[in-house]
Amino acid sequence: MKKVGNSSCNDGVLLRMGLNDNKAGMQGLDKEKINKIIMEATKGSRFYENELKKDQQVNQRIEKMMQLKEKITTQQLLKAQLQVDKLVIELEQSRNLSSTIVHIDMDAFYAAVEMRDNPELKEKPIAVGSMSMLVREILTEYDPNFTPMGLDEAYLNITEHLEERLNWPEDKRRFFFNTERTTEKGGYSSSPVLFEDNTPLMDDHPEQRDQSVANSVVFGTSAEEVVKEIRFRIEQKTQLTASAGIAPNTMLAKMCSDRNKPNGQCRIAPERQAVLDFLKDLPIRKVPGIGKVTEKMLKALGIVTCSELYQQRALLSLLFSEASWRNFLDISLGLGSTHLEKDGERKSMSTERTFNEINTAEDQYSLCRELCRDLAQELQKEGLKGKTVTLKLKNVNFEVKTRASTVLSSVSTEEEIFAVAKDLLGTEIDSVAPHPLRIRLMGVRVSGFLSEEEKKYQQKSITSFLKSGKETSFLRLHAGKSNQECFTKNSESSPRGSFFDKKRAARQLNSENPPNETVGKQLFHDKKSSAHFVEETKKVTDLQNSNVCKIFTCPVCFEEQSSNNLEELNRHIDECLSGSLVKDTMEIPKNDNSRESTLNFLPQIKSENVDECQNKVDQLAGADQSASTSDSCTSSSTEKFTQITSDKPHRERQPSNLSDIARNVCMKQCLLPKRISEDNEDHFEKTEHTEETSSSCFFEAKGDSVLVCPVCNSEQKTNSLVSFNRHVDVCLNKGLIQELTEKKDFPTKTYNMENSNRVGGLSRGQQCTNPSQGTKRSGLTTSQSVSKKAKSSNSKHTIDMFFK
DNA sequence: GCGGATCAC
DNA sequence: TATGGTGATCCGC
Repeated sequence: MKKVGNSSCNDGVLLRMGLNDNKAGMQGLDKEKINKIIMEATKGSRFYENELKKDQQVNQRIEKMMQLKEKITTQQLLKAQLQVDKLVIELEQSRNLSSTIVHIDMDAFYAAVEMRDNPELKEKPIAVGSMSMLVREILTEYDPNFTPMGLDEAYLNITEHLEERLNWPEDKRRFFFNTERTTEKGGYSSSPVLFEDNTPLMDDHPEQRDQSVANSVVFGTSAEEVVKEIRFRIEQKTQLTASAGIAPNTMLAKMCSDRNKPNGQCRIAPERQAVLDFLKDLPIRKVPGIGKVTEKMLKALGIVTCSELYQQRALLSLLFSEASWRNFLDISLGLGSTHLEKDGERKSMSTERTFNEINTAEDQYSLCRELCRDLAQELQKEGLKGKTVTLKLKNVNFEVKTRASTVLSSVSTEEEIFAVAKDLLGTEIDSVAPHPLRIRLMGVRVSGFLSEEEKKYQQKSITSFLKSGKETSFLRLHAGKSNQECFTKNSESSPRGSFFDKKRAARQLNSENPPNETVGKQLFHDKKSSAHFVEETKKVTDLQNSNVCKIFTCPVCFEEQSSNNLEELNRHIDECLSGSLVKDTMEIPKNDNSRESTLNFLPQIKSENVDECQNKVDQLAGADQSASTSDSCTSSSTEKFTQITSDKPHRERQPSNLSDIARNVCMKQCLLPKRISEDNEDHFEKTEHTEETSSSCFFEAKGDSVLVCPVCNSEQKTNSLVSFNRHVDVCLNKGLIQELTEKKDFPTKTYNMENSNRVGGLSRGQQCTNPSQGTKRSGLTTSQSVSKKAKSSNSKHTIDMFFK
C-alpha cells in the first residue's frame, strides 16, 4: 500500500512534467529553462520524498505501538486503570480554579499588519510593535508580570486586578473611541494612542464632557468586561483585533481564545463541570503541545477528542512514556498551570541558514565561520558562554543531522565556537568522502550555559590561571585533519560582504553573459585569497606549536617546566599528582539540608467527585485483587498513594537559594532529576533514592560536603578548598594539555583512532552518571548503578588518567 | 551527553 | 502551499 502511494505521487510529478513537455509552445524553451524546470520539480520531489519518509517513520511508530497494545492483557489494563484513577483523585484534589488567566491572541497578526499598512495609510507611522510593546503600554496595567509569547500572543494573570477593580469608580473604567479615525476621511489620525492615559475628564467643561461621554464606553468589573476592555484598547491603539480566552489556567485559556476567533472572546467558568464541558468534544489537536504526530498516534487508538483521551487513560499509561501519559491525563482533566512562569534563563542560542546547495568544503567552512561569527555576536550581547556546540546540517534531500560536542571550558567568541564547529563539520565532510557533502542548510548552536555562579567562579579561576599560566597563554592548537586544518583561520580576505553576498555576486556573474571585468577580478581575488589564507594558517599553526612547546606550566604544582618532551612532562605530573592527592586537610563547613521551599496552595476538594472516583477505584481494586495474584507492585503502590497526599505541592517545589557554588552544582546534578521524577515513586522511596543518587553521583564523598568543578562538572575527591581550587585552575589548562597530548601519540589515545580525535569523544566518560537516567519511566529501570563511571584501561597516573 | 524527533510561534 | 528560523523538550541510547 505504501509503495503504491509513494510511486503514484512520483508519477504525479512526472506526469505534470510530461504534460508540460508536450504543451504547445514548449519547443521555444531553451535547454537551460527546461533544466530549471526539472530542477524545480526534483527539488519539490526531494522535499516530498522526505515528507513521505518521515510519514512512514511515524507509521512505523504507530505499528509498534499497536503491537504493544495487542500484548496488553485485561489484568494489566485493570491494574493500570486502578493506578491511574488513584492519580486522578490526587489531581482532582489539587485542582485549582481560583486564578483567572487570560490568553490574548492577535488575529491574523501579520496579515492584519499587512492589510493595514499597505493601503494609503502607509505614511502614517503607527507603532504596532510586538506584544511586548502592548506590554508595556496596556497589558501591564492588568498584570505587571504578563508573559508575551512571541509577537502576537500573551498570557495575563488578572486575578489580582479583578480584586482591585471591584472598588474602582466608573471613570477609571471608561475608555474612548478614537473618533478621529472614523470621521476623518482618507485615513485616521497619526496618533492612535488617543486617550491612552486614563486622563480624568475635565469637569469645568461640561459640554466637552458630554460629548466625550457620548464617545466612550464604560467597562464593568467582571473578567469578561476586563478582557473586553483590553481588546478594545488594543484595537483602538493598533487597529488590529484580538481574540481572547479566559479560564482558570493557561492551557484552558489558550484553547479558549481559539474558540471565538477572530475578534471574539470566550470564558470557561471556574467550575469543574464547565471545564469538562468545554473539553468534552474538543479535538485533541487543539491542545497546545499535541501536534501532527501525536494526533496521528492517538487517532490510531481511536482517540480524537479530549473526553476520549480521558476514557483511554489506562491504555495510554501503558503505551506512552510517563511524561506523555501524565500530560494526556492533565489535558483530559483540564489541568494546567495556574500561575505564569517567569521566563526562565535561556538554555541555548543558535543561528541557521538555508541556501541553494553548497557542496564544496571551502564554502562550507567559510559559511560555518560566518554562522559562528553571527552567533558569537549574539552570545556576547547577552554575555553568555556555553559548553556545548552543535552543528546542524540539512542535506539536499532534506535529511537533518545534528552533531554536538561539549568542551571543557565554555566558549563564546567566534574563534572558540568555530574551533569546535569546524571539527564537527570536518567529520561530516570526511564521512561522505570522496563524495561532496551536499547541504542546503547549516546551523550552529551553543548550549550548556554557565550559571551566574559558575561565571563568577570561573572568572576567579581565570585570574589565577593568568597569573600562573602566563606564557602558555590562550593560544589554541587545532589537531589538524587534512581538510579542516586549512580553514582554522577565516578567509578574512573578504572582510566585508558576507558569504552569501559573495555567492550572490557569483551567481549573478554566472547568469550574465559576458563576465564583465570587475566581477571577474573579484572572483579571481576570492580564489587567490583562499589559497592565501591556507598558507597563512599554516604559519600561524606552526608558530603556535613552537611557542607552546617551549614553556609549559605543570597543572598541579604550577611550576614552569623547561622541557618540551611530553613524556618527561607526563612523568613530572605523575609525581606531582601522587603527592598532591594526599595532603588535603582543610574542611569546608557543612551546609544545612533545608533545600525545599514549600509553596502552599489550598486544594479545592469537591467531595462528591472524589467519592465518585473512589467508588470506581474500589470496584477496580476488587477486580484487580481477584485477577492478579502474586504481584507485590499493586499493593505497594497503593501504600504510596496514601502517603503522598500529605505533601502535595510537590511540583511547585523549588530549590532554595544556595550559599555556595559547590552545593549549587551538586544540586543541579542530583536534585533536579529528582524533582522531575514522579510523585509517588519519589515520595515513597525518598531516602533510599537519595542514597542511591549520591552513590552514583559522588563516588567517595565523605559526609555532606562535595565539591563539583564548575568547569569540567566532575566531582572532586577532596574536601579541601585549596586543592579544589587548584583543580579548577587545572581544568582551565586542560584544553591546552589535551591538545598537546593529541599532537604526540599518547598510548591511551590510540585505541579507536576512528573518532577519538574529536573533542566530544575525548571528553566522554569523565562525567558522572546522570542520576535522572531511568527515573522517568518508573519500573523499567529501577536502579542505575555506578557502573557507567569512567572506565579506564590504565591505572597509572598519566595525564589522561588524571583528567578522566 | 548525543542525536533524532516533535512542537510552538 | 511550502518553507524558514529559533528555542524548548522528550526519548532512547
